[in-house]
Amino acid sequence: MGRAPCCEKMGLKKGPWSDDEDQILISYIQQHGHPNWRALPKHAGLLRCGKSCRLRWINYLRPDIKRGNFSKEEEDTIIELHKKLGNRWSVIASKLPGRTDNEIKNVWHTHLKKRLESHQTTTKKRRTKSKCASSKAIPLKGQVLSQNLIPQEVESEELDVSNQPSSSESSSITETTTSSYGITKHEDNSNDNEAFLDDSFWIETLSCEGDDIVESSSLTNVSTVEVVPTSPLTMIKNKDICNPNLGYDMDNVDLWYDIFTRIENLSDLPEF
DNA sequence: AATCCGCACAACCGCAGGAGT
DNA sequence: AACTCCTGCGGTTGTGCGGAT
Repeated sequence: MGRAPCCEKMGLKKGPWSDDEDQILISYIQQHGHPNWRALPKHAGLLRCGKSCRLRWINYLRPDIKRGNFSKEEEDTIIELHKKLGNRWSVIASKLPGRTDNEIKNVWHTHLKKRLESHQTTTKKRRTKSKCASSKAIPLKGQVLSQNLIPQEVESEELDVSNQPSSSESSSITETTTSSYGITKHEDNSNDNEAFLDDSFWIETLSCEGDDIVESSSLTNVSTVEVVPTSPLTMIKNKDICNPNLGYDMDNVDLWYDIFTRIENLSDLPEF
């Protein structure tokens, strides 16, 4: 399919954004939203391509972006989710309100991956060191090692997609973040189904693994993660999502969820 | 004090897929 | 059905900064 040319036109600026550009972008989006990223820079008077504007907004300028270091809980959550989902950063990001896929990806590559790798090597050393103790040293499926580190060897096999429906709160979390990219735009959450899936097998897998404090705390982190309202936008969103009067028929949701998951299980097993 | 090196993070690039015509 | 447009995603790169030498 024809791909839209991006940044090919001469005169489009690349590289780091200046404060002025940020301000222009912010004020434009606050006034007009971003119905069309491609046309946005032109209308806003920015010498950037739409893609660049979108990235800048989503990864940096959004009002509900949570800046700063990742907490221990967030890191654990990322590790756990990565173990189950692989490099699906956007899905992982949807579980961490205020965090972007780019940010999570960076954190993974700079911190967490190394943490896991270093742990793996130490584990392997231990395993080869004592043959007698090896059967005990090798972590069982789902068993959690010290220092909150999870062996990557069990990553793909453990992915259990034959899950049961999850609670409705999971989807709320997802929507909270995925739909938060726009100010005026209220997009349908096209990931709803996926979000259900992800949450459900997240919850189920963890509940199976839950004989460890760290694991269960990770579970708690995810399922009870609260969106800190950092902006009016976030507050509005939370209000919408959490409002019990919104009229969601949860039985119906579960029904449809069940149907979708069954279909998914039949035809679309994830590949890792 | 100067230089080097590694790390962290922002930004870019190319691809896939959905929506519209 | 075929095509274009647009968005979103994941991988990769570039750059600035801080610590080590």
